[in-house]
Amino acid sequence: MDGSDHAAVAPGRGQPSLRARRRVRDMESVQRRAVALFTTEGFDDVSVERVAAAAGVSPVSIYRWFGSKEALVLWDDFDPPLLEAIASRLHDTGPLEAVRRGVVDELAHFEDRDHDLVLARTTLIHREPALLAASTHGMRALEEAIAAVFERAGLGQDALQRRTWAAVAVAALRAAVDTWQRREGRDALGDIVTRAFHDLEVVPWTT
Amino acid sequence: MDGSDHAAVAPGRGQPSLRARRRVRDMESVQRRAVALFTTEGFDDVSVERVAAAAGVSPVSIYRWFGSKEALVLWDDFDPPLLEAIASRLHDTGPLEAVRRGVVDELAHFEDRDHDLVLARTTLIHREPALLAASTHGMRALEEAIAAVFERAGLGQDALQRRTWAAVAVAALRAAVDTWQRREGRDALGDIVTRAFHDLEVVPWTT
DNA sequence: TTCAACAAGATAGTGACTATCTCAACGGCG
DNA sequence: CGCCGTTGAGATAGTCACTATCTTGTTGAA
Repeated sequence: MDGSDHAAVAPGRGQPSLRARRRVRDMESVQRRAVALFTTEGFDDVSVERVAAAAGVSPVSIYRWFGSKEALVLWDDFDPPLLEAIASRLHDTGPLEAVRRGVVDELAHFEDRDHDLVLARTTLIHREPALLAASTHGMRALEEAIAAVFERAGLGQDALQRRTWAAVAVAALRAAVDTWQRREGRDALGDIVTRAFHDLEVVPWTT
Repeated sequence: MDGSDHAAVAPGRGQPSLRARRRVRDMESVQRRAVALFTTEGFDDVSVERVAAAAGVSPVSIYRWFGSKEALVLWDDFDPPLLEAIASRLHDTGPLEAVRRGVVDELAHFEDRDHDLVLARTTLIHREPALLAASTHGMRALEEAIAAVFERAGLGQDALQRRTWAAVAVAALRAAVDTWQRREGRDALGDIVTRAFHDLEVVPWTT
């Protein structure tokens, strides 16, 4: 649900270079090892050095690639496609509905690609305070990116209004993910997101 | 805008003990020194050891009192009175309006008590990534506390709805504080909060 | 005055993260 | 096919946030 940007994704243009592709594969492999270790032994009780040894890379490489211990779990490629999906829907729907549909669709793709890893990472993030804190920070970045998408689409009267809309959308997304996590995935995440966005519309404003 | 709980506030009952009162005074003094140092030299370039030396306490005491380097800046007593203010308004207003009024009132008290320090802390938080991350985490805690207040008041159909409401309210608050900070306090914070909450009501849902 | 907490200081760690250097691999050139 | 410049990985050593443990001094009650 987060996504440290970093480069490593689009070096040239049309296609990522061979080197970049291999590095992404390596990073995914390291992430799998890390998530497995953190899940069984706890985030604080497994040092980066141990992850590096288990994954067969040097600790320095982990920091070069991920930037932090938390990013070992948080790193993914969710935000960029989500932002594109939102932007492409802003022409024929309202901003909040565009976010909702974009989230639901991208979430489906994302879960399809590697369902178990997504679940393991999400569970871990909600179990470990350090990861929760870092992921919350990632949500703020997503919020700003969404506000920027709104601005590029010419929506909203001023920065405050765009920020508020974006913040509300991300808040609904986060409430949905939290609830999904607490129920241990009994319901489909997409459905919960839709319900959360629906709850936004029936907020009782009555003074 | 955050507030690591810790004890140190209510040891007995009716009145905080003499020891506790003095410790709060000491903490405020240390916080002032820390904020001043971080503001002039940067958060990352001032070690806790230097703060401790400047404040005339041991580094270990700082960790015992505040728990982390970030909490040196984030620590305050904003959340508990805010939660009480919200709870007391839930009987005669809707949940979101209760939060808005509670925030506006408590913010006024808070700024009154020590306006310069509040401004310095807020500026610092928005300038330093590490502090922004930590404060965002504090917002999540506030969100959960507000959802709990809603629940105690018997509001909402389920946990998701209460969480969504709380998340929306905190999102508006955060968008307002961010905007206030970016304008360097040219407008009154309370007014911006009111505008942000108003923006919530006119979100364009149109599919 | 004495004793039982409890809080603060001192000391010695652990581990996340960084700066710097060195070395190996790759890709374009003749 | 071999040469070289660029890039990226490993090794080393250091800084600093944070913690566990022990000791000491201060407070508040008997």
